[in-house]
Amino acid sequence: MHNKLEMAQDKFVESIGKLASSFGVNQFIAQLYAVLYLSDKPLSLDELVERLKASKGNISLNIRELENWGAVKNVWVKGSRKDYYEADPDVRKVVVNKLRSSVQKRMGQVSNMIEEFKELVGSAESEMTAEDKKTVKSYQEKLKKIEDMKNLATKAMSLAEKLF
Amino acid sequence: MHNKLEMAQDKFVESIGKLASSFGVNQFIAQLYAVLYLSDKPLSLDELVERLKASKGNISLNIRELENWGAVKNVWVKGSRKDYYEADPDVRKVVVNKLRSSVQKRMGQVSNMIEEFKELVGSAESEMTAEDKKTVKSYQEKLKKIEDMKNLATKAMSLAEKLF
DNA sequence: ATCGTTGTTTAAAACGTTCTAAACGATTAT
DNA sequence: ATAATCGTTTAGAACGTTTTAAACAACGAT
Repeated sequence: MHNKLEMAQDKFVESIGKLASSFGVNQFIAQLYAVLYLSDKPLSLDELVERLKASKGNISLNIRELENWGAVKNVWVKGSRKDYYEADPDVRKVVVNKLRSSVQKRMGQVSNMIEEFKELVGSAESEMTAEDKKTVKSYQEKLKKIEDMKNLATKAMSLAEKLF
Repeated sequence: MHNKLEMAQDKFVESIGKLASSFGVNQFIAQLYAVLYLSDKPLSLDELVERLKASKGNISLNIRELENWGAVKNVWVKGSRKDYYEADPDVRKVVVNKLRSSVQKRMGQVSNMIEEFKELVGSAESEMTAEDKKTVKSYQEKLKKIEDMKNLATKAMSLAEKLF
């Protein structure tokens, strides 16, 4: 391959990695996807080892993660008994899917936290001083705001899905 | 303070930390904000050391980061020469601000990458084989998609700001 | 002037995460 | 059957990030 093309590709892969990383997504996984995305043909594990200069184990592990995300699939190449991998060409879909599942998961955790919080302060109400009760009131108001935000985030997410 | 209230508070703080962390935001900074957010009065560095069981230096460093984000401000407490800190009570604003600046920064980096990419493949065009030229064409199409996504993300961000 | 209080800086330690190398198991070719 | 080819697993190494402890600087009180 032409040298400058390879440089351009590397820039792309590097940049996608950094972008993902800054949003809490594993840098290497993103790079792996980027390489497959740019490639005009499916790549084998060996080829990925070569292009990314990473260990077989590392690639194997993270390719499976990408498969779980639905971002990459295993394709059959006639005449070879190697596994070949192909990126889903619809980047938007991949990103939105990941974003949605991530947001859903986190919002679920926020819900749990809110429940636990309510239980804890509720169960203690009887043994409280007046001062404590004031604190509880203030906590509840603040928690309500968080809950509102959670609902808004969920709504925004489904809006985004239609928009994208 | 009542024991169960403290437990509830800790649950909250822990949860906010995890939430932030999973979106690439420093866990401790988020926890720091959470403690200040729940508090009905400004807290001093010493009090934060006590509540979070962390070192003075750590708190000092990360409080300044929160100040930079505009999420926390230094307030004067009559009769004390300590610094006291107060969380901006508008969580939405804080979150959206952070999100916006983060997205802006990253989208800027994507723009830079796209420019570099274009330059590299452009400058090499003359010395290319037919095969290379085909590759370039495919790269350019894929890059175009990324660019579209970048623009959409930027637009979505400003939409979100109005929505929130 | 000296001491005590307060916040900041920094070098090194601690920590969690990611990566690798090597062993392994499974499968196919000879 | 044996050897070669592949992908997976895993224990430990490597790495970057975060945290700490201690020294420090700034400031006010005595």
